[in-house]
Amino acid sequence: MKRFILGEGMVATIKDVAGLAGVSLGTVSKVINGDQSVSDKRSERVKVAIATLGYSPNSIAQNLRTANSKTISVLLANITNPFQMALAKGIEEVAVEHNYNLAVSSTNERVEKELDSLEMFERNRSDGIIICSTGKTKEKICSLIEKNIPVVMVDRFVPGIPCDYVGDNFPRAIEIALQHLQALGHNRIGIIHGDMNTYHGAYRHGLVLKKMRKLGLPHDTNLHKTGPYTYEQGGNAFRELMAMSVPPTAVLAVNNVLCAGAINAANNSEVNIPGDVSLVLINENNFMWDIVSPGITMVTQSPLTIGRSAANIIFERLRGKEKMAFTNTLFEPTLVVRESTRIL
Amino acid sequence: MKRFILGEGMVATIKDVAGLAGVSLGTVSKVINGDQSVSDKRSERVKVAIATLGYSPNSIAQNLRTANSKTISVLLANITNPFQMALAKGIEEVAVEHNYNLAVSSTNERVEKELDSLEMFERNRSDGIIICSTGKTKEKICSLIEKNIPVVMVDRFVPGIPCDYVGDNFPRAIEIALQHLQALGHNRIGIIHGDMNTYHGAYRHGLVLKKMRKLGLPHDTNLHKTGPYTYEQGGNAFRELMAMSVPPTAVLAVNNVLCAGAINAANNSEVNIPGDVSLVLINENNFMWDIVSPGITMVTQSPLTIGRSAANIIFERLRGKEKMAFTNTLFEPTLVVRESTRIL
DNA sequence: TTGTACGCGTTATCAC
DNA sequence: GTGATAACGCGTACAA
Repeated sequence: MKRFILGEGMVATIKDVAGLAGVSLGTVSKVINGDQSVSDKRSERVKVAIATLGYSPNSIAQNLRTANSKTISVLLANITNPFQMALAKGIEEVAVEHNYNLAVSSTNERVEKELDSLEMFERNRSDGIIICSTGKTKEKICSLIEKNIPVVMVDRFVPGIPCDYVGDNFPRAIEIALQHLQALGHNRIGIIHGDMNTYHGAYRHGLVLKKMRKLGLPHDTNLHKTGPYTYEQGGNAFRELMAMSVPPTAVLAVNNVLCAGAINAANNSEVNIPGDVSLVLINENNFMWDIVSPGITMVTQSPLTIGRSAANIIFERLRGKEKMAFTNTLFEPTLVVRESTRIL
Repeated sequence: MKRFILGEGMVATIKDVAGLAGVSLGTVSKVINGDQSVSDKRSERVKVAIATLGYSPNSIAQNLRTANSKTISVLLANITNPFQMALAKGIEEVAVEHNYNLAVSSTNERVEKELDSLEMFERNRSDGIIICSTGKTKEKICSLIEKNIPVVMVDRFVPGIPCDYVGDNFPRAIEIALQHLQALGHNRIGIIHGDMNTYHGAYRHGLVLKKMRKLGLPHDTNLHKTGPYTYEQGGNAFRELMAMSVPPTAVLAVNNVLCAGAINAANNSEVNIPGDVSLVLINENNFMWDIVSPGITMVTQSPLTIGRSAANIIFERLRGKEKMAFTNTLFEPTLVVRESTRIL
């Protein structure tokens, strides 16, 4: 059925422009894709037809034909967290450079949600996948990798997955934080950990214990508070710590939201930071931390850079089919001293 | 070419599972889509084949066939802004409910970028598009609408576009903020506006002027500072205001980033909030504002709710083909008084 | 209940 | 330089 006039709500196809321009289908395809082997005259006719029809190439058909989706998908823990947003931002920047689409999902730390999203990404034939994982979908991730989908894990390291990883040097960040406190004379350090139900929560928990041992810091189980990555939990943990018969003289928070909760708890109590207790945070140093009071000493992370780096790796793998060895990129943390930590 | 064994890196198609299961292509398709008219025996065989092959339906092909993409696309101004991310979060929540994908792009207030993204969305055959626009791509947006793509504009109102809109009652928010200050005795109110190069920046600027007139507040052009939506600009504007021979006694910031810049400028100067000047912010009241000091009085916005609502509208339009009238959903702002405003 | 065949909108390989 | 034509992977009438 030839149609030179489009019906209501009909969307033009390549056939329509071919018909209108009076050329063949292949010719239209060529001018769309900038193939030089089309005479100027015909090329012009095609362009006019495209314009008058308001034709827009159907990526879906293109993708089916060319067997790629021109989209890279990213699975975050929680879009709403500034750290995670920065990750997404970095990824988006380079995706755009390559004229790629960006698909975003978030897990909210739920394994089923993560599985669903990963399966969605697979069905969509995402050209690349960037994952900030709960750490409990190893099988699924490995199966994606086996299908030759470039996967880059970010922020949270999960062992046993054969793929690229980009993140902060978190062990080093912990060390810097603890050393800073130790140098100020603090020995009794409370830790506001993350969620032990996530792999990386447990992993970082172990990391802290290790570093504390290494630095010769005394160990007291009660000084380690764990729980979900929520504002409320941050407050609860802080209150519990300060309610101890012998409270810590310093506290380390491993995450922005937890730390915010702790600060709020302090502000709403008699506890003064840093008068009664010092506080250190490991997180991205974005401008919001300039205006919280007291100014929080932090060991900085680099989510924006991580995002960019991860995306770049995806595109490298997409370009060069040659199997390069899996990379492990770690960005070095920096200590930013503000008012929340002081000498004991 | 029949192949019952997949080559390295090959990905199974519906044909492969049909071959392995010894059934026809159509049968496989049916079990995938949950069609009941398949005998249990064959259905089982197919499922086994799917499992052993690790088959995953190709959404691209499905989408081509069914003429929908199962993705809704969202165009934000800046992924990094918490307000905007809350929008995305709300949208994502309902997209997930419907088993839809979410594609995200950001303009960074650049018109060309917005056009590119919108064209990408069109080529992708996005089932629905949610836009927080610079306001300068009206033609493009209208052309999308003419092609029967459900479009919802969020946050920033742009007149003359026949589509649904969801946002805050910003005029009312301005009024609440100004009335609050006026009630405290403030007449000389400085305004830190947004970017006059964006449509909504100019729009809101006009809105403020109108409300000030309505409330009988004196008009002084020098009290209105405009510029890009950046932290630096917020600081600059604040400093300029406070450097006036007769500085304002109160300041209204129309955006979180600008406000943060202003607070930082104050903290780094002799100017005390609220001692020397009161400060009000119009924005989402997320937890970070609990811990900035001084506590900032704000008129709240509801980006999360806006996002959810916008997405729901998209799906309504997707379901019911019947042309319902375009909706205009406004969420009412609330005044949250903190320490940054005080009686003159 | 099951299988066949066609078409979705493209790209790519051919002959011409 | 140009135009048929066969795929790409799938859904779905239709026939069997």
